[in-house]
This record gives sequence, structure tokens and C-alpha cells, in this order.
Amino acid sequence: MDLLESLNPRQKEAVTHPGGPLLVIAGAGSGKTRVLAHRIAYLLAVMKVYPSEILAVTFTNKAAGEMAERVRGLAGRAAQGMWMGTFHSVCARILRVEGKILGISSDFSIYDDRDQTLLMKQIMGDLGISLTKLPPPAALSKISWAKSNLLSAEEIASMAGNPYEERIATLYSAYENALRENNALDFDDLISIPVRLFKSSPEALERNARRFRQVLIDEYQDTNRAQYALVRMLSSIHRNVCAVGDDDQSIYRWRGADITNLLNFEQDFPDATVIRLEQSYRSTKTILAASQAVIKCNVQRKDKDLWTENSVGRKILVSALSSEWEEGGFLARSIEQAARDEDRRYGDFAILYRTNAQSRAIEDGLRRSGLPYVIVGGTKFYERKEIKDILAYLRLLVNPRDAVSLARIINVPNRGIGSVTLSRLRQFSADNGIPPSAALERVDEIGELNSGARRRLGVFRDLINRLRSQLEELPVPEVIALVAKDSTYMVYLKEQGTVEALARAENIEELVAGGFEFQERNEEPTLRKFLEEVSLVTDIDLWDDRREAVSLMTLHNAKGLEFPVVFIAGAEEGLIPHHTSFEDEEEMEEERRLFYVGMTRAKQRLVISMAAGRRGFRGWMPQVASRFLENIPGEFLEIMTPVGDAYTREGLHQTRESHGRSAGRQPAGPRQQFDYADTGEEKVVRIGTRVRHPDWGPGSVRGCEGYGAQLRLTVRFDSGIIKRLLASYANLEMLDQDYA
DNA sequence: TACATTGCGATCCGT
DNA sequence: TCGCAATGTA
Repeated sequence: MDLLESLNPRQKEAVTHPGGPLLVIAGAGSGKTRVLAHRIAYLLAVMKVYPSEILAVTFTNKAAGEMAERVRGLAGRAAQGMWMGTFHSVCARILRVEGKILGISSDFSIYDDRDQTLLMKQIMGDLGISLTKLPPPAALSKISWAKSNLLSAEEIASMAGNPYEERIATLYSAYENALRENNALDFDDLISIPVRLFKSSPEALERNARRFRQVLIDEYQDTNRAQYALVRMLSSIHRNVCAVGDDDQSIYRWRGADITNLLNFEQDFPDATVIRLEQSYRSTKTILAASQAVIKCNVQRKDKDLWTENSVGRKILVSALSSEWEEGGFLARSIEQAARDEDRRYGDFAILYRTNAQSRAIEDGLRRSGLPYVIVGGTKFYERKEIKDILAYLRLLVNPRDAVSLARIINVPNRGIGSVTLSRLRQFSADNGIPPSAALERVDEIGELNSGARRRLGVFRDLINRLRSQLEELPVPEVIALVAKDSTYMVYLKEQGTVEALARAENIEELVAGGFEFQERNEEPTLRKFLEEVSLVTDIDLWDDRREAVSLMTLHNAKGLEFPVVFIAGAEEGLIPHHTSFEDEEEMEEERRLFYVGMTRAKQRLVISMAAGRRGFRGWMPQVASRFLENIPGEFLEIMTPVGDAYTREGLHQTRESHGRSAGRQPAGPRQQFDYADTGEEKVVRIGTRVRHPDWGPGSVRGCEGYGAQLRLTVRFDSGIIKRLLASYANLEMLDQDYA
């Protein structure tokens, strides 16, 4: 039949596997998405499985959407009603139905790390634990680790071997209680609670495991213990689990991913069939061979033999630039040139990097050349302050017990309700064992409040109640618009009149537009569903690959994608491999896998760049080439290092006098200058410039950090004292002529 | 008591 | 550059 026609023998075997546990080890570019889509279509068409009996878990919502589309293309209408999504979205769906067994109401809020931190701060404040001694995110990351390994607060407490761990256990337990009080779940809960639920309720497990006749998991190498447990439970009756993955592309160990889930599949399922997909369809022979040479340096892996019938292609270009700004310029020039000479679209290019911080210099380079680009990742749309604020209103309307959201917006925009008033409200709610929003209803009974605060709380309460009363009647986008208007958030932004505030107002309008779009897409477009969706979308989900723009993203975000031309920027020791992995061999292997993932995103051309020096958060850092470059045999490389290319970035900011020496061949020009931006006027100050301060007398500039109004000068005064001064407050008199 | 300002410290990857 | 905690001011 033609469903199988285009597949190679291995792929065909995977697609037509009759039943029982199946592990597909799919090398980079070996067509694993095709295999999954075809297998699902095959299950529907040939094995007559109902769509509602199929559970397919992917790594991103975007991947799920693409998968659904491909299956629709193969199987048509028969595909409707499948369970397809990320672990988190599938679990949220299960929990809305089954959660009540554990006393979780279906209106629960989903807390992101921002919300988690806020909650943890409150808890630590209540317990009198210093926020500086134990930063809330540190405690939360331990708790997250525990949850993704299915360890309860009690278990953590019993394992604790020192006061620090005991404290973590105490916080864990308090944090859990707080989440339940707020009727909220964090990301880890979305996975671990269903597992707990299925452990405690055999009926619920039976119900769900019976429904899912076929379970398919993509990117199996990146599942954690909790996800693994869930997969085992959901496939416990029919035992039709199809796991697809590649141990060489496991890059989420730091998030709790456990590669042994994949490596031990055959032990966990003794009757498992294992199929290897080793023909690669994506990259040229050169790119494939080079990437194989790199990944073979890892010890902990299953050996594979990837091969391809693709052409040899061009050599991998490696270029060393003298600074991150030059690197940005190089990337822009290369793209311009390739777009022109090779007649490529901007959408063909991707620039990948290890850390989000690298994107700035790259962006500058592209912007200077006027190249269109999109950044995937960084500050996500739904994490913008204004969006989070509006969403907090909406969450509070849906889930009145959500005290984190309440605290977030009770004084945004300013209503004259400050921290003292808020803490009195919280005190009252704690004393009476009711949520803060219920305390708000009884504001007249709170004795300590002065009349002004009482009145203002009353106004806020009326606002919330009025909005909530309209919730049922209005469609989602109109609720959002109403919230933005009645909360006076919009007016508040527009009154500010700054460019930034207006951009924020536009973002809120975009959120409303998103609400319309949501409404059209869903049969039952409830606000609850909308909130869940926005909590679980990722930046990559929003990325539109048809846009005619260069894509910028981290190596992590690039997983699962491919581009005709890929640039890997910042191939330097300390970045990739990241310096935090220097001490640990396992982490080093993960860095190598990450680099490998980056290389294998490229179909036709791969360019790797590095900077000989980079501006770190504390001055200039000389950089050396990544050790991974040395793993690539020279025959695959073409090395190009431009010489004497002057900085094109205007108003270059530097911090030490010694740059020229450390970076070798830097041009003399602007390297000892930096902007002195004060009241909008741009000045350039040289290191060594003589200055005078009203209190400390004369001195000379030794260095600077930062930009614009935040510029901090390090000045050594003749009296011997050295001061770091914020430029706008330094009140310095420039004595030399040495600035313009 | 609330709000604005100042100054400090930190920065990997992200569901 | 940025967000936040501490400090200053109305």
C-alpha cells in the first residue's frame, strides 16, 4: 500500500510493528518524525485503532501540531480525536478530569517559575528564613529535582543528612501546602501528581490505561523518571508502547532527564523490539561525518553507524573573529553574501548559540546590516510583565484561591494598596483559615486597617467581583479586553506615554488578538482552557518557520529542527562546553551532545564561528577555541580568519586598558573609548581621562562598565581612593580635552 | 504608609 | 543591561 511506499526497510518495519513494546533508535535526520506519523496513520488505517485510543507525546506543542497535520495528510478525517501533545499538556488534560480524586479542583492555576519564586518568597518570609542565605530559586530547583524523581517532602525529609537538606525538606513541605491552598500546580506537579493519582487509585489507572491502546513517545531520551513512570502506567494494560529517541541527542539531563530510560528500555520491556534507523536524509556527507567524529568521543553511548546517500557538499567553515561584535558582523556578512550568491531565502539560515546572552551582539550585527531576523527564546511573550499581569487578573477570576496572582495585581496599576495593607489582609486570611480573596470580601472585619486602605481594598474587591460576574457571558477575547480596560491597566500604560509603555499596550492588544485566534481554533473556548494553553506554550511553539527571516535560537531550542544553512556561534571553551561543565565528565558529554545536535541541524552548509575575546560581566575575557572543534578531522574543515577588520560598532564599550594586548591583532582605533551618555548627549571618554569630583578632587578614569545612563566609571583619585561611580551621578568634571 | 530612587549583584540551558 | 532590595522622601 502507498502508505509504506516511500519508506526504507527499517522505517517500514517500525511503522508496521504489530504490537508490544518497540524502541526506535533514530539517528539525526533519519526520518523519525515521518516514521511516527506513518505509524499513527498505519494504526488508524490498517490496525483499525480509534483515534481516541492513541496517545502521542511529543516534546513541544509545535511538534505535536506538525505531527497531527502530517497524520491528517495521510489518514484524513480518521485522525480526529487523538491525544497528541506534550507530557505537560496531556497531563493537564487528564488532571482536569481525574484530579478531583486527590482533591484538585479543575480550576487550578499553573504556576511558572516566576510564580513559584513569588510563592517561595512568601513562604520563606513567613518561616523567617533569610532570602539571601538561601535564594528561593535554589530551593525550588531542589524541590523540582525531587518531584521529577517522584520523591515526596516526607521522603526528602527522611533522606536529609544535614541542616541544609532539612531546611529544604521543610520548605518543600510548606511549598506543597501553599500550592494546594492556592489551588495551583507547578510544572512538575503536572507530571508527578497523575503518577501519584494512578498509584493511589487503581480504578483511575485502569480507566486511563485501558483507553490508550497505543502509546507513542517522541524524544524518549529526554524523559525524566516521573514521565517514565507515567508511560509505564499508561501502557500497562495494552503494552503497546513505541518509544523513539536518540541517546546522542539527550540534552536535558540538567532538567532531570534520565538517559537510562532509553538505554535500559530492553531490560524494562524484555520482549521489546529494537529498530535502528541509521540512514540519514538530512545532512551532506561532510556534515554527517564531522558530526559523527565529534559524538564518537563520548563514552556513554550506543554506537551507531549513520550513513547517507547525500552529496559530499562543502567543507565546514570555521572562522575566528576578534570579538563578539565582529562575530556578529561576520555572521551578517556571511548571510548577506550567501543570500545573494547562492540565491537563498533568509528563512534558510539559523544562527545557534549556547547562551541567550550571546544573542545581543549577533542581533546588533544583523540589525546593522538590515537583515530580518527572529529570536526564538529569551523573554517569552507570555512572560512579559504586562502579559503576566493581565493573565494574573484572569487567573484570579477563574481561581479565587490563587493568592500569588492576587498579590501580583492588587496594586497594579497603583491603587494605593501597599505592602503593609497587603500583609494585613494576608494576616487576616491566615487567622481565619480563608484565602485572601475571601478575606477581601470581609474587609470590614479587618480591624487594623485604616479607613483609606479599607476603602481602597473595597474598590478592588468590587472590581474583581464585577469582572467575575461577566465571565460566563463573554467570550475569551472580550473578557481579556474588559479586564485590560476596567482594571485601568490600559489607561495606566497609555498615560505613561513612553515608547516602552505604548509597546506594552500593544502587547496586550496582541493578547486580545490571541484570544480571538484561540476562540476560532477551539470548539469549547473557555477561559480556563485559554489560561492552560498560554501556560504551556513555548517560544518554539510560536515560531513560524515560513517567515522570511534568519532564525536565532539556543542550541537547546534547535532540537528537532533543520535548516539549509546553520551557523554555530561562540564555539569557545567556557561557552560550549560551558564552564559549569568543566569539572564533571558526564556534563561534558552532555555539552558534546549539545554541540552534536547543533551540527546535525544543518542540511547543506555548516559554519562555526568563535571570538578571540568577549566582554564578560566583569570585563574583557580572552577566549580559546572549543575543544569540540579539535574532534573534527581537518579534512572536513576550511579555516578562515579575517585580519585587521576594524570594529564597525559605533561607541564600542570596553572596560580595561589591556584589551589590545590580550586579543592580539585588534585595531588601535576605538578600543580605548567608551560612550559617556549623560542627558542624552553622546560623549566618548578615553581611559586615563582626567576628571574632578566635588568631594574627592582630581583623578583619572581607569575603566568603565555598562552602557548609557547606567554607565559606571572606575576612577582612581589622586588622593589614592578608588571609586566606582554611576556616570549620571558622578558629577564629574572632565578636565582633559580627551573627550568629544 | 506608599512610592520613587539608588545602588548592588548576577547572569546556562527551559516545560 | 536588568531586576530587585534597601534606602530616601512626600
